[in-house]
Amino acid sequence: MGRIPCCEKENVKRGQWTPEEDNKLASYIAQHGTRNWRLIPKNAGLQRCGKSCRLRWTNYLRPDLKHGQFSDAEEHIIVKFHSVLGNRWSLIAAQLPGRTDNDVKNYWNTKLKKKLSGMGIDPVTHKPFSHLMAEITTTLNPPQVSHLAEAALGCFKDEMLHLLTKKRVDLNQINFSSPNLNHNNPNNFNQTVDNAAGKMKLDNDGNGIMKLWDMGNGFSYGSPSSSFGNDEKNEGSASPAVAAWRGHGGIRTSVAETAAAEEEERRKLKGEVMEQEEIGSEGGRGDGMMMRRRQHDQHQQHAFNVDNDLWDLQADDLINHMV
DNA sequence: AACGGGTGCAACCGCGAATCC
DNA sequence: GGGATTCGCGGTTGCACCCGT
Repeated sequence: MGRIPCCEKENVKRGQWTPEEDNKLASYIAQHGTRNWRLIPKNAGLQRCGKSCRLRWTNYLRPDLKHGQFSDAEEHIIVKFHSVLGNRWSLIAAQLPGRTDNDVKNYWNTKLKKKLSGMGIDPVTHKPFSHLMAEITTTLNPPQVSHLAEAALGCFKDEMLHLLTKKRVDLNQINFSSPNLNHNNPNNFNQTVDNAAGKMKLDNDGNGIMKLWDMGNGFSYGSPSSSFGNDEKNEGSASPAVAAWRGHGGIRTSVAETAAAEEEERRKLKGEVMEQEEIGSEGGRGDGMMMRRRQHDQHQQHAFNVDNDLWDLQADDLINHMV
């Protein structure tokens, strides 16, 4: 026996909502609240299923929602939290007042993923592609290494060329301050990738692992001139978290901190979020789920946050303590 | 002007888990 | 205790719009 559908498919309208439907739903919820989503469409005179109503309300009609462009600071928060939490969109959205998980997810999938790729950062692991290449060389044996690394680097190079030719990446916004890694000139970029490939080969010979962030090139997501860290134009509309973030100096402009300090910070951030989950679930229906989530995450967390601490958001910045 | 491909967003789907009865 | 119901989440899809040719 299959799962019971959330509603009868017949006599249920689907697709775009009309302004009339929006009005009906909004006015009904304003009067009666959101107690039983299954009954809401019936009582509100809507030919929609309850689930559709709930989505419409939570993702679009809720009065506290913010519509429009994400600010640079919001971008920063999304990337930072994604590096720690992965695709936990609801948790990430909880840190951004007025944004829904759907908003954040869409923004990530359509903009931020490409932006990170364009900066040479793997959006899944939040590590520079070069670092991933280095990991390949240390975990595989020749001749697998050279073939795989070349193939992967080729993909990266192709992607970059594609991005550059499509002009989807503004290289002027990316600050690679090392004279050896000047990407501000697109003509240099192939050379840079080739240089990286050359370094990979050196690494393969046992001369140490290249990391973009400890080559002394000042690489970081958040350098002042990068598109992520520069939020001056959003000064007026900063959320409390953003204000707090600004208050303690914002994003790191170099990567001078030791690996141990970074690890400690990352643990703090992750721990704080987990703590919020526990607080939020106290006495509620979500505690068992969160426990399981955590167990699941403990198995998966290394996929997101080993050596990826390029952002600097303090635990105090967490603004939603009831996730 | 017409067409085709790319992009972004709203909405849908399926699942797991909590709660209800 | 267990089946039915409800809710919330993350992944995916559909479609309107934009832009280049």
